[in-house]
Amino acid sequence: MDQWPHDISLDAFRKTWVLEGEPLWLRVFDVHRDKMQIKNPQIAVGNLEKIFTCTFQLANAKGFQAMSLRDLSRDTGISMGGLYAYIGSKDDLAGAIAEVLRTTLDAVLSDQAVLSLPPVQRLQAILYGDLYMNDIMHSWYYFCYLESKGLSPEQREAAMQMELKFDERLRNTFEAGVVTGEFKADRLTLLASNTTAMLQQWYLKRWKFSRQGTRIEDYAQFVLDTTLSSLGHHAV
Amino acid sequence: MDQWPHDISLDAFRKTWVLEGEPLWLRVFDVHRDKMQIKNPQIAVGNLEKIFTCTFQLANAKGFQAMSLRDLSRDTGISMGGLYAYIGSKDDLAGAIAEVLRTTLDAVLSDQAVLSLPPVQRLQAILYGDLYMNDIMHSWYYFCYLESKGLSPEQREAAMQMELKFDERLRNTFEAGVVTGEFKADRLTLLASNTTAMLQQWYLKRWKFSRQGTRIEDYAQFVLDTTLSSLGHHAV
DNA sequence: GTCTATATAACGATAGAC
DNA sequence: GTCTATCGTTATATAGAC
Repeated sequence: MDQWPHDISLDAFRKTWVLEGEPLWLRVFDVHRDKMQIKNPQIAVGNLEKIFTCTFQLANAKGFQAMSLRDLSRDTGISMGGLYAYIGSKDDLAGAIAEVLRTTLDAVLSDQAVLSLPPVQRLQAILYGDLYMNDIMHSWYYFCYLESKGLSPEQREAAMQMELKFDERLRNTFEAGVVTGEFKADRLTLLASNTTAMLQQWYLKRWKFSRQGTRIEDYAQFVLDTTLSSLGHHAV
Repeated sequence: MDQWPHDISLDAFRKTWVLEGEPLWLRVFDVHRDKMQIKNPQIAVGNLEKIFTCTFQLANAKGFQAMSLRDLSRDTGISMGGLYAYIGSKDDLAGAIAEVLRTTLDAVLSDQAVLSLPPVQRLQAILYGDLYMNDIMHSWYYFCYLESKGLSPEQREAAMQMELKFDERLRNTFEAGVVTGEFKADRLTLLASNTTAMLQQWYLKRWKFSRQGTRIEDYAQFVLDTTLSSLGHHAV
Protein backbone atom coordinates (compact mmCIF):
# COMPACT_ATOMS: atom_id res chain seq x y z
CA MET A 1 0.00 0.00 0.00
CA ASP A 2 1.51 3.30 -1.09
CA GLN A 3 -0.29 6.00 0.85
CA TRP A 4 -3.35 6.51 3.04
CA PRO A 5 -6.09 8.25 1.13
CA HIS A 6 -6.61 10.26 4.33
CA ASP A 7 -3.72 12.00 6.07
CA ILE A 8 -3.87 10.86 9.67
CA SER A 9 -0.88 12.75 11.05
CA LEU A 10 -1.18 15.10 14.00
CA ASP A 11 0.06 17.97 11.82
CA ALA A 12 -2.69 17.38 9.27
CA PHE A 13 -5.29 17.37 12.04
CA ARG A 14 -3.94 20.61 13.47
CA LYS A 15 -4.26 22.30 10.09
CA THR A 16 -7.74 21.00 9.33
CA TRP A 17 -9.24 21.89 12.71
CA VAL A 18 -7.62 24.92 14.25
CA LEU A 19 -8.31 24.31 17.92
CA GLU A 20 -5.62 26.55 19.37
CA GLY A 21 -4.56 30.20 19.43
CA GLU A 22 -6.63 33.17 18.32
CA PRO A 23 -9.19 31.18 16.29
CA LEU A 24 -10.04 29.23 19.45
CA TRP A 25 -10.47 32.33 21.61
CA LEU A 26 -12.54 34.02 18.92
CA ARG A 27 -14.86 31.03 19.00
CA VAL A 28 -15.01 31.28 22.79
CA PHE A 29 -15.96 34.94 22.36
CA ASP A 30 -18.60 33.97 19.84
CA VAL A 31 -20.15 31.24 21.97
CA HIS A 32 -20.37 33.48 25.01
CA ARG A 33 -20.79 36.98 23.71
CA ASP A 34 -24.24 37.24 25.32
CA LYS A 35 -22.78 36.64 28.78
CA MET A 36 -20.11 39.31 28.35
CA GLN A 37 -20.23 43.08 28.56
CA ILE A 38 -17.19 43.42 26.31
CA LYS A 39 -18.22 44.05 22.72
CA ASN A 40 -14.87 44.29 20.93
CA PRO A 41 -13.49 40.85 20.05
CA GLN A 42 -9.96 42.17 19.63
CA ILE A 43 -9.93 43.41 23.21
CA ALA A 44 -11.67 40.33 24.54
CA VAL A 45 -9.50 37.54 23.14
CA GLY A 46 -6.41 38.36 25.20
CA ASN A 47 -8.30 38.43 28.47
CA LEU A 48 -10.41 35.39 27.58
CA GLU A 49 -7.23 33.42 27.02
CA LYS A 50 -5.91 34.51 30.42
CA ILE A 51 -9.18 33.74 32.22
CA PHE A 52 -9.67 30.28 30.75
CA THR A 53 -6.02 29.25 30.95
CA CYS A 54 -5.70 30.32 34.58
CA THR A 55 -8.99 28.63 35.41
CA PHE A 56 -7.62 25.35 34.03
CA GLN A 57 -4.44 25.74 36.10
CA LEU A 58 -6.28 26.56 39.32
CA ALA A 59 -8.97 23.92 38.85
CA ASN A 60 -6.31 21.37 38.08
CA ALA A 61 -4.43 22.21 41.26
CA LYS A 62 -7.27 22.44 43.77
CA GLY A 63 -10.57 21.91 41.97
CA PHE A 64 -12.99 24.45 40.53
CA GLN A 65 -15.13 24.76 43.65
CA ALA A 66 -12.10 25.28 45.86
CA MET A 67 -10.69 27.90 43.51
CA SER A 68 -11.85 31.42 44.35
CA LEU A 69 -12.43 34.28 41.96
CA ARG A 70 -9.82 36.17 43.97
CA ASP A 71 -7.31 33.47 42.98
CA LEU A 72 -8.39 33.96 39.39
CA SER A 73 -8.17 37.73 39.68
CA ARG A 74 -4.64 37.49 41.08
CA ASP A 75 -3.39 35.01 38.46
CA THR A 76 -4.94 36.78 35.47
CA GLY A 77 -4.08 40.28 36.67
CA ILE A 78 -7.70 41.29 36.06
CA SER A 79 -9.60 42.98 38.88
CA MET A 80 -12.58 41.34 40.54
CA GLY A 81 -14.92 43.80 38.85
CA GLY A 82 -13.14 43.31 35.55
CA LEU A 83 -13.72 39.58 35.64
CA TYR A 84 -17.47 40.16 35.76
CA ALA A 85 -17.26 41.96 32.41
CA TYR A 86 -16.23 38.60 30.93
CA ILE A 87 -18.28 36.11 32.91
CA GLY A 88 -21.85 36.15 34.13
CA SER A 89 -20.98 34.24 37.28
CA LYS A 90 -18.54 31.65 38.52
CA ASP A 91 -20.90 28.87 37.45
CA ASP A 92 -21.26 30.45 34.02
CA LEU A 93 -17.51 30.17 33.63
CA ALA A 94 -17.70 26.40 34.12
CA GLY A 95 -20.69 26.30 31.80
CA ALA A 96 -18.81 28.23 29.12
CA ILE A 97 -15.96 25.73 29.22
CA ALA A 98 -18.37 22.83 28.75
CA GLU A 99 -20.25 24.60 25.98
CA VAL A 100 -17.15 25.56 23.99
CA LEU A 101 -15.87 21.98 24.15
CA ARG A 102 -19.24 20.55 23.21
CA THR A 103 -19.76 22.79 20.19
CA THR A 104 -16.18 22.22 19.03
CA LEU A 105 -16.44 18.46 19.38
CA ASP A 106 -19.80 18.57 17.64
CA ALA A 107 -18.26 20.36 14.68
CA VAL A 108 -15.39 17.86 14.40
CA LEU A 109 -17.74 14.86 14.71
CA SER A 110 -20.02 16.26 12.02
CA ASP A 111 -17.25 15.84 9.48
CA GLN A 112 -18.73 13.54 6.87
CA ALA A 113 -15.45 12.97 4.99
CA VAL A 114 -14.47 9.89 6.95
CA LEU A 115 -17.80 8.16 6.23
CA SER A 116 -16.72 7.42 2.68
CA LEU A 117 -13.61 5.51 3.76
CA PRO A 118 -13.52 1.72 3.91
CA PRO A 119 -14.06 0.32 7.45
CA VAL A 120 -10.47 -0.09 8.62
CA GLN A 121 -9.31 3.32 7.41
CA ARG A 122 -12.52 4.87 8.65
CA LEU A 123 -11.90 3.41 12.10
CA GLN A 124 -8.35 4.65 12.00
CA ALA A 125 -9.44 8.16 11.00
CA ILE A 126 -11.96 8.32 13.85
CA LEU A 127 -9.59 6.99 16.51
CA TYR A 128 -6.63 9.12 15.48
CA GLY A 129 -8.76 12.23 15.07
CA ASP A 130 -10.42 11.88 18.46
CA LEU A 131 -7.12 11.15 20.14
CA TYR A 132 -5.55 14.24 18.59
CA MET A 133 -8.47 16.34 19.75
CA ASN A 134 -8.16 14.86 23.24
CA ASP A 135 -4.52 15.82 23.16
CA ILE A 136 -4.88 19.37 21.85
CA MET A 137 -7.87 20.26 24.04
CA HIS A 138 -6.68 18.21 26.98
CA SER A 139 -7.39 20.92 29.56
CA TRP A 140 -10.96 21.33 28.39
CA TYR A 141 -11.74 17.60 28.46
CA TYR A 142 -10.09 17.08 31.81
CA PHE A 143 -12.00 19.98 33.34
CA CYS A 144 -15.36 18.83 31.99
CA TYR A 145 -14.80 15.27 33.17
CA LEU A 146 -13.72 16.05 36.71
CA GLU A 147 -15.96 19.05 37.30
CA SER A 148 -19.11 17.60 35.76
CA LYS A 149 -20.86 17.76 39.13
CA GLY A 150 -20.72 21.55 39.00
CA LEU A 151 -22.38 21.76 35.59
CA SER A 152 -26.08 22.27 35.00
CA PRO A 153 -28.22 19.14 34.53
CA GLU A 154 -28.72 20.15 30.89
CA GLN A 155 -25.00 20.29 30.27
CA ARG A 156 -24.38 16.99 32.04
CA GLU A 157 -27.05 15.38 29.90
CA ALA A 158 -25.56 16.94 26.76
CA ALA A 159 -22.15 15.53 27.68
CA MET A 160 -23.60 12.04 28.12
CA GLN A 161 -25.44 12.29 24.81
CA MET A 162 -22.17 13.37 23.19
CA GLU A 163 -20.42 10.28 24.50
CA LEU A 164 -23.26 8.01 23.42
CA LYS A 165 -23.16 9.62 19.98
CA PHE A 166 -19.45 8.88 19.73
CA ASP A 167 -20.01 5.28 20.84
CA GLU A 168 -22.67 4.93 18.16
CA ARG A 169 -20.32 6.36 15.53
CA LEU A 170 -17.80 3.66 16.44
CA ARG A 171 -20.47 0.99 16.45
CA ASN A 172 -21.64 1.98 12.98
CA THR A 173 -18.09 1.72 11.75
CA PHE A 174 -17.76 -1.74 13.30
CA GLU A 175 -20.97 -2.79 11.59
CA ALA A 176 -19.77 -1.49 8.25
CA GLY A 177 -16.82 -3.85 8.64
CA VAL A 178 -19.12 -6.71 9.56
CA VAL A 179 -21.01 -6.15 6.32
CA THR A 180 -17.82 -6.40 4.28
CA GLY A 181 -16.80 -9.48 6.25
CA GLU A 182 -13.68 -7.85 7.70
CA PHE A 183 -14.95 -7.76 11.29
CA LYS A 184 -16.82 -10.28 13.37
CA ALA A 185 -20.03 -9.16 15.06
CA ASP A 186 -19.53 -9.85 18.75
CA ARG A 187 -20.67 -7.54 21.56
CA LEU A 188 -20.15 -4.44 19.44
CA THR A 189 -21.80 -2.06 21.91
CA LEU A 190 -19.49 -3.05 24.75
CA LEU A 191 -16.54 -2.92 22.39
CA ALA A 192 -17.45 0.61 21.29
CA SER A 193 -17.71 1.75 24.92
CA ASN A 194 -14.34 0.21 25.64
CA THR A 195 -12.73 1.94 22.67
CA THR A 196 -14.15 5.27 23.83
CA ALA A 197 -12.69 4.57 27.27
CA MET A 198 -9.26 3.88 25.79
CA LEU A 199 -9.32 7.22 24.01
CA GLN A 200 -10.42 9.03 27.17
CA GLN A 201 -7.45 7.57 29.00
CA TRP A 202 -5.25 9.92 27.02
CA TYR A 203 -6.47 12.89 29.01
CA LEU A 204 -7.50 11.07 32.20
CA LYS A 205 -4.24 9.20 32.79
CA ARG A 206 -1.73 11.70 31.49
CA TRP A 207 0.40 11.14 34.62
CA LYS A 208 0.77 7.46 33.76
CA PHE A 209 1.62 7.93 30.09
CA SER A 210 4.07 10.64 30.99
CA ARG A 211 5.74 8.40 33.58
CA GLN A 212 5.97 5.54 31.09
CA GLY A 213 7.12 7.77 28.22
CA THR A 214 4.28 6.70 25.92
CA ARG A 215 4.02 8.93 22.83
CA ILE A 216 0.71 9.73 21.20
CA GLU A 217 1.62 7.98 17.94
CA ASP A 218 2.39 4.77 19.84
CA TYR A 219 -0.80 4.99 21.84
CA ALA A 220 -2.91 5.66 18.74
CA GLN A 221 -1.46 2.56 17.11
CA PHE A 222 -2.12 0.56 20.29
CA VAL A 223 -5.78 1.63 20.43
CA LEU A 224 -6.25 0.78 16.76
CA ASP A 225 -4.53 -2.60 17.06
CA THR A 226 -6.41 -3.55 20.21
CA THR A 227 -9.77 -2.60 18.73
CA LEU A 228 -9.07 -4.45 15.47
CA SER A 229 -7.94 -7.47 17.45
CA SER A 230 -11.21 -7.54 19.37
CA LEU A 231 -13.01 -7.33 16.03
CA GLY A 232 -11.17 -10.42 14.86
CA HIS A 233 -9.23 -8.40 12.29
CA HIS A 234 -5.54 -9.14 12.46
CA ALA A 235 -3.79 -6.03 11.24
CA VAL A 236 -0.58 -5.41 9.40
CA MET B 1 -12.96 -29.01 32.35
CA ASP B 2 -15.21 -29.93 35.28
CA GLN B 3 -14.86 -27.09 37.78
CA TRP B 4 -12.76 -24.04 38.47
CA PRO B 5 -10.27 -24.67 41.24
CA HIS B 6 -11.15 -21.18 42.43
CA ASP B 7 -14.77 -20.09 42.96
CA ILE B 8 -15.11 -16.85 41.00
CA SER B 9 -18.77 -16.09 41.72
CA LEU B 10 -19.87 -12.81 43.23
CA ASP B 11 -21.36 -14.68 46.18
CA ALA B 12 -18.07 -16.39 46.95
CA PHE B 13 -16.29 -13.05 46.84
CA ARG B 14 -18.81 -11.48 49.20
CA LYS B 15 -18.25 -14.27 51.71
CA THR B 16 -14.46 -14.20 51.51
CA TRP B 17 -14.10 -10.44 51.83
CA VAL B 18 -16.86 -8.91 53.90
CA LEU B 19 -16.87 -5.37 52.56
CA GLU B 20 -20.35 -4.35 53.64
CA GLY B 21 -22.47 -3.93 56.75
CA GLU B 22 -21.22 -3.85 60.31
CA PRO B 23 -17.77 -5.39 59.61
CA LEU B 24 -17.09 -2.54 57.19
CA TRP B 25 -18.13 0.17 59.66
CA LEU B 26 -16.13 -1.45 62.42
CA ARG B 27 -13.09 -1.25 60.17
CA VAL B 28 -13.88 2.41 59.48
CA PHE B 29 -14.02 2.94 63.23
CA ASP B 30 -10.73 1.15 63.63
CA VAL B 31 -8.92 3.08 60.91
CA HIS B 32 -10.06 6.43 62.29
CA ARG B 33 -10.48 5.99 65.98
CA ASP B 34 -7.70 8.51 66.66
CA LYS B 35 -9.63 11.24 64.85
CA MET B 36 -12.82 10.54 66.81
CA GLN B 37 -13.94 11.47 70.30
CA ILE B 38 -16.39 8.57 70.46
CA LYS B 39 -14.99 5.64 72.41
CA ASN B 40 -17.74 3.05 72.11
CA PRO B 41 -17.65 1.18 68.75
CA GLN B 42 -21.23 -0.02 69.13
CA ILE B 43 -22.49 3.56 69.33
CA ALA B 44 -20.13 4.76 66.63
CA VAL B 45 -20.96 2.30 63.84
CA GLY B 46 -24.52 3.50 63.35
CA ASN B 47 -23.52 7.14 63.06
CA LEU B 48 -20.46 6.35 60.95
CA GLU B 49 -22.69 4.57 58.47
CA LYS B 50 -25.02 7.58 58.33
CA ILE B 51 -22.15 10.05 57.94
CA PHE B 52 -20.32 8.19 55.18
CA THR B 53 -23.44 7.14 53.29
CA CYS B 54 -24.88 10.66 53.30
CA THR B 55 -21.49 12.07 52.30
CA PHE B 56 -21.48 9.80 49.25
CA GLN B 57 -24.99 10.91 48.33
CA LEU B 58 -24.26 14.61 48.74
CA ALA B 59 -20.86 14.45 47.02
CA ASN B 60 -22.42 12.52 44.19
CA ALA B 61 -25.12 15.13 43.74
CA LYS B 62 -23.12 18.34 44.01
CA GLY B 63 -19.49 17.47 44.77
CA PHE B 64 -17.67 17.26 48.08
CA GLN B 65 -16.45 20.86 48.08
CA ALA B 66 -19.91 22.19 47.29
CA MET B 67 -21.49 20.06 50.00
CA SER B 68 -21.67 21.84 53.36
CA LEU B 69 -21.45 20.26 56.77
CA ARG B 70 -24.88 21.74 57.42
CA ASP B 71 -26.18 19.63 54.53
CA LEU B 72 -24.53 16.64 56.14
CA SER B 73 -25.94 17.53 59.54
CA ARG B 74 -29.45 17.79 58.10
CA ASP B 75 -29.28 14.53 56.12
CA THR B 76 -27.72 12.46 58.89
CA GLY B 77 -29.85 13.97 61.64
CA ILE B 78 -26.66 14.59 63.63
CA SER B 79 -26.04 18.08 64.97
CA MET B 80 -23.12 20.20 63.79
CA GLY B 81 -21.32 19.68 67.07
CA GLY B 82 -22.09 16.01 66.99
CA LEU B 83 -20.45 15.60 63.60
CA TYR B 84 -17.18 16.86 65.06
CA ALA B 85 -17.20 14.00 67.54
CA TYR B 86 -16.80 11.70 64.55
CA ILE B 87 -14.57 13.67 62.20
CA GLY B 88 -11.51 15.81 62.82
CA SER B 89 -12.46 18.21 60.03
CA LYS B 90 -14.21 18.23 56.70
CA ASP B 91 -10.96 17.42 54.91
CA ASP B 92 -10.32 14.57 57.34
CA LEU B 93 -13.64 13.09 56.26
CA ALA B 94 -12.44 12.93 52.66
CA GLY B 95 -9.11 11.60 53.86
CA ALA B 96 -10.83 8.89 55.89
CA ILE B 97 -12.75 7.71 52.84
CA ALA B 98 -9.55 7.43 50.83
CA GLU B 99 -7.72 5.69 53.63
CA VAL B 100 -10.41 3.10 54.28
CA LEU B 101 -10.58 2.25 50.59
CA ARG B 102 -6.82 2.09 50.29
CA THR B 103 -6.31 -0.22 53.27
CA THR B 104 -9.21 -2.44 52.19
CA LEU B 105 -7.92 -2.70 48.63
CA ASP B 106 -4.45 -3.37 49.97
CA ALA B 107 -5.73 -6.27 52.03
CA VAL B 108 -7.57 -7.82 49.09
CA LEU B 109 -4.60 -7.39 46.74
CA SER B 110 -2.28 -8.99 49.29
CA ASP B 111 -4.14 -12.25 48.87
CA GLN B 112 -1.49 -14.70 47.72
CA ALA B 113 -3.91 -17.53 46.90
CA VAL B 114 -4.36 -16.51 43.27
CA LEU B 115 -0.62 -16.51 42.61
CA SER B 116 -0.56 -20.31 42.57
CA LEU B 117 -3.13 -20.53 39.79
CA PRO B 118 -2.13 -21.10 36.15
CA PRO B 119 -2.04 -17.88 34.06
CA VAL B 120 -5.52 -17.90 32.55
CA GLN B 121 -7.31 -18.75 35.79
CA ARG B 122 -5.09 -16.38 37.67
CA LEU B 123 -6.02 -13.60 35.28
CA GLN B 124 -9.65 -14.50 35.65
CA ALA B 125 -9.45 -14.48 39.44
CA ILE B 126 -7.82 -11.04 39.45
CA LEU B 127 -10.23 -9.48 36.98
CA TYR B 128 -13.36 -10.91 38.54
CA GLY B 129 -12.21 -10.11 42.07
CA ASP B 130 -11.35 -6.51 41.27
CA LEU B 131 -14.58 -6.02 39.38
CA TYR B 132 -16.59 -7.37 42.31
CA MET B 133 -14.75 -5.07 44.67
CA ASN B 134 -15.42 -2.13 42.32
CA ASP B 135 -19.07 -3.09 42.37
CA ILE B 136 -19.47 -3.56 46.12
CA MET B 137 -17.46 -0.48 47.12
CA HIS B 138 -18.63 1.57 44.16
CA SER B 139 -19.37 4.71 46.20
CA TRP B 140 -15.90 4.71 47.72
CA TYR B 141 -14.09 4.32 44.41
CA TYR B 142 -16.22 6.90 42.67
CA PHE B 143 -15.67 9.41 45.45
CA CYS B 144 -11.91 8.90 45.51
CA TYR B 145 -11.64 9.20 41.74
CA LEU B 146 -13.68 12.36 41.31
CA GLU B 147 -12.62 14.11 44.52
CA SER B 148 -8.93 13.31 44.29
CA LYS B 149 -8.14 17.03 43.99
CA GLY B 150 -9.34 17.54 47.54
CA LEU B 151 -7.09 14.86 49.00
CA SER B 152 -3.67 15.48 50.51
CA PRO B 153 -0.65 15.09 48.20
CA GLU B 154 0.35 11.99 50.18
CA GLN B 155 -3.02 10.37 49.59
CA ARG B 156 -3.02 11.26 45.91
CA GLU B 157 0.42 9.72 45.55
CA ALA B 158 -0.70 6.62 47.46
CA ALA B 159 -3.66 6.25 45.11
CA MET B 160 -1.40 6.46 42.07
CA GLN B 161 1.00 3.91 43.57
CA MET B 162 -1.97 1.63 44.21
CA GLU B 163 -3.00 1.80 40.58
CA LEU B 164 0.57 1.18 39.39
CA LYS B 165 0.78 -1.77 41.74
CA PHE B 166 -2.38 -3.23 40.24
CA ASP B 167 -1.04 -2.67 36.71
CA GLU B 168 2.13 -4.47 37.69
CA ARG B 169 0.15 -7.37 39.14
CA LEU B 170 -1.61 -7.74 35.80
CA ARG B 171 1.65 -7.43 33.90
CA ASN B 172 3.24 -10.17 36.00
CA THR B 173 0.30 -12.42 35.22
CA PHE B 174 0.65 -11.68 31.51
CA GLU B 175 4.33 -12.55 31.69
CA ALA B 176 3.60 -15.80 33.49
CA GLY B 177 1.47 -16.72 30.48
CA VAL B 178 4.23 -15.68 28.10
CA VAL B 179 6.57 -18.09 29.89
CA THR B 180 4.13 -20.98 29.42
CA GLY B 181 3.64 -19.99 25.79
CA GLU B 182 -0.06 -19.24 26.24
CA PHE B 183 0.26 -15.48 25.70
CA LYS B 184 2.24 -13.44 23.25
CA ALA B 185 4.52 -10.71 24.60
CA ASP B 186 3.39 -7.52 22.91
CA ARG B 187 3.12 -4.12 24.64
CA LEU B 188 2.24 -5.70 27.96
CA THR B 189 2.52 -2.46 29.96
CA LEU B 190 0.00 -0.65 27.77
CA LEU B 191 -2.22 -3.70 27.81
CA ALA B 192 -2.16 -3.84 31.61
CA SER B 193 -3.09 -0.15 31.82
CA ASN B 194 -5.92 -0.73 29.41
CA THR B 195 -7.25 -3.68 31.41
CA THR B 196 -7.18 -1.57 34.57
CA ALA B 197 -9.12 1.13 32.70
CA MET B 198 -11.75 -1.39 31.63
CA LEU B 199 -12.26 -2.45 35.23
CA GLN B 200 -12.50 1.16 36.39
CA GLN B 201 -15.26 1.76 33.86
CA TRP B 202 -17.54 -0.32 36.03
CA TYR B 203 -17.72 2.44 38.62
CA LEU B 204 -16.97 5.40 36.34
CA LYS B 205 -19.60 4.67 33.69
CA ARG B 206 -22.36 3.18 35.77
CA TRP B 207 -24.87 5.39 33.99
CA LYS B 208 -23.97 3.82 30.65
CA PHE B 209 -24.03 0.20 31.82
CA SER B 210 -27.30 0.83 33.57
CA ARG B 211 -28.82 2.35 30.42
CA GLN B 212 -27.61 -0.58 28.31
CA GLY B 213 -28.66 -3.19 30.85
CA THR B 214 -25.19 -4.72 31.10
CA ARG B 215 -24.89 -7.14 34.03
CA ILE B 216 -21.68 -7.57 35.97
CA GLU B 217 -21.24 -11.21 34.94
CA ASP B 218 -21.46 -10.24 31.27
CA TYR B 219 -19.03 -7.39 31.70
CA ALA B 220 -16.55 -9.55 33.61
CA GLN B 221 -16.61 -12.06 30.76
CA PHE B 222 -16.14 -9.25 28.24
CA VAL B 223 -13.10 -7.86 30.06
CA LEU B 224 -11.56 -11.32 30.30
CA ASP B 225 -12.23 -12.16 26.66
CA THR B 226 -10.94 -8.81 25.41
CA THR B 227 -7.77 -9.08 27.45
CA LEU B 228 -7.13 -12.65 26.38
CA SER B 229 -7.76 -11.68 22.78
CA SER B 230 -5.14 -8.93 23.00
CA LEU B 231 -2.76 -11.52 24.46
CA GLY B 232 -3.28 -13.70 21.43
CA HIS B 233 -5.09 -16.32 23.51
CA HIS B 234 -8.36 -17.36 21.94
CA ALA B 235 -10.60 -18.47 24.75
CA VAL B 236 -13.35 -21.04 25.04
C1' DG C 1 -20.35 12.32 90.43
C1' DT C 2 -18.20 11.11 86.39
C1' DC C 3 -17.83 9.88 81.75
C1' DT C 4 -19.69 9.94 77.21
C1' DA C 5 -22.55 11.56 73.66
C1' DT C 6 -25.40 15.12 71.68
C1' DA C 7 -27.25 19.77 70.91
C1' DT C 8 -27.07 25.00 70.68
C1' DA C 9 -25.29 29.01 69.28
C1' DA C 10 -21.97 31.99 67.93
C1' DC C 11 -17.16 33.28 66.08
C1' DG C 12 -14.02 34.58 62.56
C1' DA C 13 -12.94 34.06 57.91
C1' DT C 14 -13.91 34.15 53.27
C1' DA C 15 -16.88 33.43 49.50
C1' DG C 16 -19.50 35.42 45.30
C1' DA C 17 -21.40 39.46 43.66
C1' DC C 18 -21.61 44.23 42.34
C1' DG D 1 -13.42 48.29 47.88
C1' DT D 2 -17.87 46.80 50.08
C1' DC D 3 -21.78 44.11 51.27
C1' DT D 4 -24.10 40.15 52.72
C1' DA D 5 -24.47 35.29 53.06
C1' DT D 6 -22.58 31.23 54.37
C1' DC D 7 -18.84 28.48 55.31
C1' DG D 8 -15.94 25.45 58.71
C1' DT D 9 -15.11 25.35 63.28
C1' DT D 10 -15.53 25.43 68.30
C1' DA D 11 -16.88 26.90 73.11
C1' DT D 12 -20.33 25.84 75.93
C1' DA D 13 -24.40 23.66 77.74
C1' DT D 14 -27.22 19.67 78.33
C1' DA D 15 -28.72 14.82 78.88
C1' DG D 16 -28.32 10.09 79.98
C1' DA D 17 -25.68 5.74 81.89
C1' DC D 18 -23.46 3.26 85.43
